[in-house]
Amino acid sequence: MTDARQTRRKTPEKAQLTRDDWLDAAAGEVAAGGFSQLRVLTLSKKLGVSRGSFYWHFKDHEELVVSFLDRWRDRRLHELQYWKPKGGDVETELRQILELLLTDASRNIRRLQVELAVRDFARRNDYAADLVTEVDEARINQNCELYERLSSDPQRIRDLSLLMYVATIGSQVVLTGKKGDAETIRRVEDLMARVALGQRDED
Amino acid sequence: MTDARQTRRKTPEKAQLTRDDWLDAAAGEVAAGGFSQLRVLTLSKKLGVSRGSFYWHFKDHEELVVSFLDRWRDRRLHELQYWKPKGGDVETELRQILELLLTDASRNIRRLQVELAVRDFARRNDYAADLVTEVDEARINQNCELYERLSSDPQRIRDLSLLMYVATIGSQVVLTGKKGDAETIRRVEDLMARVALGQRDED
DNA sequence: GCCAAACAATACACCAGTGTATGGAGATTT
DNA sequence: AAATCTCCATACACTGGTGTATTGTTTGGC
Repeated sequence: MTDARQTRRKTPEKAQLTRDDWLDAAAGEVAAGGFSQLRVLTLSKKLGVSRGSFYWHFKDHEELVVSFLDRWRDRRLHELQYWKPKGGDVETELRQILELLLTDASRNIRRLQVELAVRDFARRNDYAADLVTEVDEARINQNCELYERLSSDPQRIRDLSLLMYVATIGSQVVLTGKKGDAETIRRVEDLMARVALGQRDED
Repeated sequence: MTDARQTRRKTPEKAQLTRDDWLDAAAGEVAAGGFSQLRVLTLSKKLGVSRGSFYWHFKDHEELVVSFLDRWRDRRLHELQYWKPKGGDVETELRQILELLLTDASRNIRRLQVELAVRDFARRNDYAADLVTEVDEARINQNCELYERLSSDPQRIRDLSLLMYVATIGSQVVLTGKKGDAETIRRVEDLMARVALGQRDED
């Protein structure tokens, strides 16, 4: 009963589509062309069904966008739990988290593209803007927990966390999808770690 | 003869439009809604003229986009000359340039919005991507001239310049148009200066 | 096996936007 | 003053997209 839908979907001959299938497909469109290219028509074509299906799952185009944004927010907020500092060595942990945010993220091209598309959309859509702000603040706050162990000044902790955050976002914006970005990103990552740790440059 | 056009344009009763007038109007649309909202129709309406005028000045929609991008690239490259280090005190000059890139830039909302729109468009348009890369590299190289006075290691100079650059872009992406960003930007600016100067935090 | 619900196809009206062809008014040249 | 050039208006054909109404088709519950 509960898994009747799943059973149906697993039948290879004719897969029934769910709301999430549409959202997954939407992610592809958003990643490739941004929200302006998120069309019901093209989405239906790629899923090999007619628009009639879409309008059963969603009221209209706007509901698709809102659902997509909500799911994005929920996932970004939820995943923060896996990045929680585990209380080990500060430098090790810092470098781990930076690797996660930069080198690791640069391999998840599609995920990055979606995030950048959401950020861009947020500039002209208040609802999206609120979600982005929420996610930004959650991430910055979480990183504060780590930087608390590097400084005792609350102001400096927040500033450092903010600086590190804008640097990661900036790296993604500037370096994503560019040629030879792998090594460059690694160097930026290392430099950021040294900055956060307050290590003087040795030249 | 040469200024006949200008004479006509200055007549208040009926202003003749030039190619640059269309590009200026396009900048408004791009800033507000990105390249996907750059329509010939809406542009004509805002200029109080019919589409027939547009298709006299431009071959088609694509030519408008390309011209817009070209003009953007030219201006960004040209303005670098005003940011040239003048050879004064390093810290003073560093702080001046950071103020220009962050605090000062945050007041030019429209200019920032256009730049972010171009960056976003570049993710799905190869021509735009090339121009953005060109501008990025020119800016980073120019800043290297400044950081050369802070370090002798060429690798570190480039890394530092890159880090500073992605941090400024990230600040613009994350903080542009947000509430209470003025003070936040100022703090990030100060922190960046201290990082570049290699000043240890005093806590 | 039958029925109702879940899901999808088809056909329609409608709108926004592009591009083109053609015409027309005003200034410039000659 | 006639011809020409510059700039814009008007009208048309066409495309791609949304949303809706109606009609199938499958599926699970009974």
